[in-house]
This record gives sequence, C-alpha cells and structure tokens, in this order.
Amino acid sequence: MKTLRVPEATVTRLSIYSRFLERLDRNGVTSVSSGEIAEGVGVSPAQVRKDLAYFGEFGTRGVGYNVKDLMHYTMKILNLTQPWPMALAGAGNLGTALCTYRNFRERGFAIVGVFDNDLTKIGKRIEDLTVQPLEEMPQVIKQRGIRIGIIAVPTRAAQEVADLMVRNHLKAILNFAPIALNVPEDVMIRNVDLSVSLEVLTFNLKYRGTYESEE
Amino acid sequence: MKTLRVPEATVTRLSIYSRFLERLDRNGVTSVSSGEIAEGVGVSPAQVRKDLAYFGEFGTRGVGYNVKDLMHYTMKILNLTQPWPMALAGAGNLGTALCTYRNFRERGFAIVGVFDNDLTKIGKRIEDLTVQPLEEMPQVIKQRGIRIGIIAVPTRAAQEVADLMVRNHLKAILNFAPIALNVPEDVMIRNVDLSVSLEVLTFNLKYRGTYESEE
DNA sequence: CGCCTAAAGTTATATATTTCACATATTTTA
DNA sequence: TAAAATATGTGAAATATATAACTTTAGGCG
Ligand SMILES: NC(=O)c1ccc[n+]([C@@H]2O[C@H](COP(=O)([O-])OP(=O)(O)OC[C@H]3O[C@@H](n4cnc5c(N)ncnc54)[C@H](O)[C@@H]3O)[C@@H](O)[C@H]2O)c1
Ligand SMILES: NC(=O)c1ccc[n+]([C@@H]2O[C@H](COP(=O)([O-])OP(=O)(O)OC[C@H]3O[C@@H](n4cnc5c(N)ncnc54)[C@H](O)[C@@H]3O)[C@@H](O)[C@H]2O)c1
Repeated sequence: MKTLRVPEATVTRLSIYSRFLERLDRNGVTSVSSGEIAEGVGVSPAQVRKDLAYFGEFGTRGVGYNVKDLMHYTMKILNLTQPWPMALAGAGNLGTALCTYRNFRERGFAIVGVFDNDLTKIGKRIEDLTVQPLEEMPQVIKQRGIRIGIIAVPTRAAQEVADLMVRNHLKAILNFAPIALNVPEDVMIRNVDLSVSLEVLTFNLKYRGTYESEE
Repeated sequence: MKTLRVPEATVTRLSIYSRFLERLDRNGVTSVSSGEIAEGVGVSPAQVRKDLAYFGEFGTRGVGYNVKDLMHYTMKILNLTQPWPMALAGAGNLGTALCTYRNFRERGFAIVGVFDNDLTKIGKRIEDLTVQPLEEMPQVIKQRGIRIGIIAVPTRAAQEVADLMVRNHLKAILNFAPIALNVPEDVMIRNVDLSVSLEVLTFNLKYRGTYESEE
C-alpha cells in the first residue's frame, strides 16, 4: 500500500472534472479524452492526466476514458459514495439561500439542520427545514451523524459558532464569515471569501498580475 | 520602473492582511509586527514579509508596521481607492442575499444594478435596488461606469449572461454558477464553487490530503 | 554614546507544481 | 499482419512558491 501526498489543487480540479463528467454522462457521452476534459474545464491535457495519475490508471491508451467509469472513480476518490448531511448555523440572507441550493443535493450534500439564536428566526420554515435554536445543534449532529458544518452567521459570532462545532466533533467547516477561524489541527476549514475574490479582480484590473513599482 | 509578476496567492493574502489591518485600526491598534499579522490570519511571519516585499518597504526594522499606513498601502495596491459599482445578473435566492451583503460596501464594492429575465422578478425591490430586465444591463453598465459583473443565474444561462457582459466590455466577472465559462483572454473570471469546496473537505475527511492506493 | 534587542528586508534553500516530451499501448486500416 | 494514428501514462525539466537563515537597521537602555 502506497501513500502519497496529493496537491490540494489536484483535489479541487478532480472535483471539477467529476462534475464535468457527470454532465457528459447526462448528455449521453460515453467516451472522452484528456484533451476534451481539459477543453471543457479550462486546463491543459497534461494537467488532467497528471492529476488522474495520482490515483491510478483509468484510461485506455489510444482511446481515452469511459465517461461513466471515470465519473464513478472520481466520485469514489472524492468520498462521494455516501450522503453528507450538514449543519448550517445562521438562518439569515445567505443561510436561507444556501438551504434552497439544489446543486448540493446532486452531489450528495444536504443541509439537514439550520440553527439560529434569534427568536424571530427560530421556527421559521425554509422549504422542508425548520430553523432550530442553536442549542439543539449538538443533539442533531449526533442523531444525524453530521460531520460537516457551515457557518453563515455575522463575523462577530463566527468564532463562537466554530468553537461549538468543534466541541461537537465536526471535523470540516465551510465558513462564509470573512475572518480567520481558530480551530484545532484536526479540523479543516474552507473559507468562502467574496471580498478576497473581488479584490483579486480589482488588483488585476489595474496590474494584470504584475506590479509596477513607481521608480 | 520595474515590473514583476506577483503570485496570485500573494494577492489573495494581501487582501486578507488588508482586512485584518482594517480591524486592528478600528480597534485602535497603531502598530503591528509581521508575526502578529501572521498570527491573526494564519500564515507564517516570513510569508507576510515576503508578500509585502513584492510591493515595497512599508515597515521600520526593529519596530514593525504602522497599522494605518500599511492599511492604506495595501488598499492602494489592491486598487481600492476608488468605488467599484457592480452589475448582478440573477435576482434569485443567491442574488437577493448578495444584494443585502453589507461587507461589500465596507471595501468600496456596491451592486448598483440587478438584472433578471423573469417577469415576476422584474420590478421587485431589494432594499434600495429595483430588479431590472436583463436588456437594460448594457445601458446601466455604461451610465454607471461598471467594470465588474456578478453571475448568479442558473448554470444553463450562465454562459449567455457572460457573453452579454463581455460584449458590454466588463473585464472582471465573479461567477457563482458551477460551470467553466468561456471568455476572451482579457476577461478575468473568479469562480465561487461551493461543491468544489465541500468536496475538498470530504476528500480530506477520508484521506487527510494523502491517498492510499489499494495495493 | 555605544551596546543590545527586536523586527524588517533579503538572499539562499527547499519544496511543490506544472509543463513538456516521449515511450507505450490500443485500435484502425490497408 | 504491419504500419499509421491516437491518446494515455510518466519521468525529467522548468517554474513557481514557501520556508528558513541571515543581514541590516531602528530604537531603547545602561
Ligand atoms: N449575504 C451574503 O450574500 C453573504 C455573502 C458572503 C458572505 N456572507 C457572510 O455570511 C454571514 C451571514 O451573512 P448574512 O448576510 O446572511 O447575514 P444575516 O444578518 O442576514 O444573517 C445572519 C444570521 O445569523 C444569526 N446569528 C447571529 N448570531 C448568531 C449566533 N451566535 N448563533 C447562531 N445564529 C446567529 C442571525 O440571527 C441571522 O439570522 C456573514 O458573516 C457574512 O459576512 C454573506
Ligand atoms: N442558492 C445558493 O445558495 C447558491 C450557492 C452557490 C451557487 N449558486 C449558484 O448561483 C446561481 C443562482 O442560484 P439561485 O439559488 O439564486 O437560483 P434561483 O433559481 O433562485 O435564481 C436564479 C435567477 O436567475 C434568473 N435567470 C434565469 N435565467 C436568466 C437569464 N438568462 N438572465 C437573467 N436572469 C436569469 C431567474 O429568473 C432567477 O431569478 C446558480 O447557478 C447556482 O448554482 C447558488
């Protein structure tokens, strides 16, 4: 058994390939080449092959890849053969949008508990979910076997919510609050930070990725 | 005048440093070291200094950085000395949330036009904005001097909306639809892809960033 | 006033990632 | 059945990025 480190960039691209393959499959395409995948997702063919090579040999030389097979392999690698129930903290504007987000379900993700601490929000229905008091999160996490948390509370409340999630053994958190959360080593955080994304754009609108010092 | 290529990761971190400095400044902190910045945003002190070194010398050896000054420098570098009006396509669940997002304004961003093609959405008010027909986007872009577009329409409509934005000379697009958009070289795209973020988490929940081949 | 400490700036080193080129395997075709 | 065409898998080279080690400078203090 060989263990090797996989670049995070490779994992993100694998997720993108996987979804692209799903689309091909839905469209009835049965076979695909690294070049076509590359074209479809905007990377180089060599990159596609290199990425896949971390995990095994999935293609046939001279032919390409079987779409359905490769799709299943990628989903297996990404750990998507099981459903992923998730807990959402914050039933505000963003939280509500997330509850209605259909694409989650297509990949096996589902928000199964929404929690808030505002009495006017608690009890509110969002599609088939009912907003619950934050205090009930621990119990729901346990009952539903939740391992992933989503933070959509205001910045000032984000750390305390993260602490609560950590105390209740969540090991993966998707954070929308624009702040660096402090969590133990074994807890993974992914930040979705729109200001950062926009500021990379404004930077590049000026400099195009280079910087001209003023002398 | 020296032109040098700046890693995208550096720009991303610069944005994070910048916001952290803003917070320090609000809290009345006047001086800060690379170590404190590093601590606050979760990177190494050497990384902070290296990143800043791309753009100049902003600190005082033995002392640290003046918070207000460094904050202004970072904002200048990130091109945040001007307001950034933005056009949003898609007044659905996500689009509505984005319209209410306060943090945009703190950094100079503002959605000044929301566009949809659903007659039941057009005319709807979202805070101080009114949803307009997509056809009016070109005119608003021109009038308001918009350079950044946001795509929050369903996946199937994303490419045509992107095309429209490109035709109207937007050079930067923040895209929430989970698809690779096809745009000319001189147009920048940033994708916000939640499934990808979640799948990096599920991958790591299984392998912790390594992969064990099955033999 | 010179020594000591702290922390920035910088150079060198190490690591990670991507690109390139090619050897290899498969299918098609003459 | 040999040759041609095609597309994978991979090792080496090129790039890019991060870490670590070192040098320089400012300010405090005896
Ligand atoms: N609105 C957006 O489009 C958007 C986009 C990106 C990021 N964000 C970020 O997402 C977060 C939420 O944004 P929003 O616009 O939905 O804000 P919001 O004010 O509409 O919603 C926040 C919700 O969190 C709840 N809350 C507050 N403290 C809580 C606590 N301690 N425990 C549980 N719930 C608590 C509030 O009652 C409210 O319902 C913010 O951090 C924001 O910066 C928002
Ligand atoms: N809801 C979320 O939390 C969320 C999160 C991440 C990404 N996304 C993505 O953002 C996009 C929007 O998601 P949503 O949940 O808001 O969907 P939604 O269906 O609620 O809203 C989409 C809106 O786009 C409008 N629209 C459709 N075609 C259009 C066109 N050609 N021109 C202009 N407007 C058009 C619709 O009328 C609708 O108002 C989707 O691509 C989705 O995958 C959503």
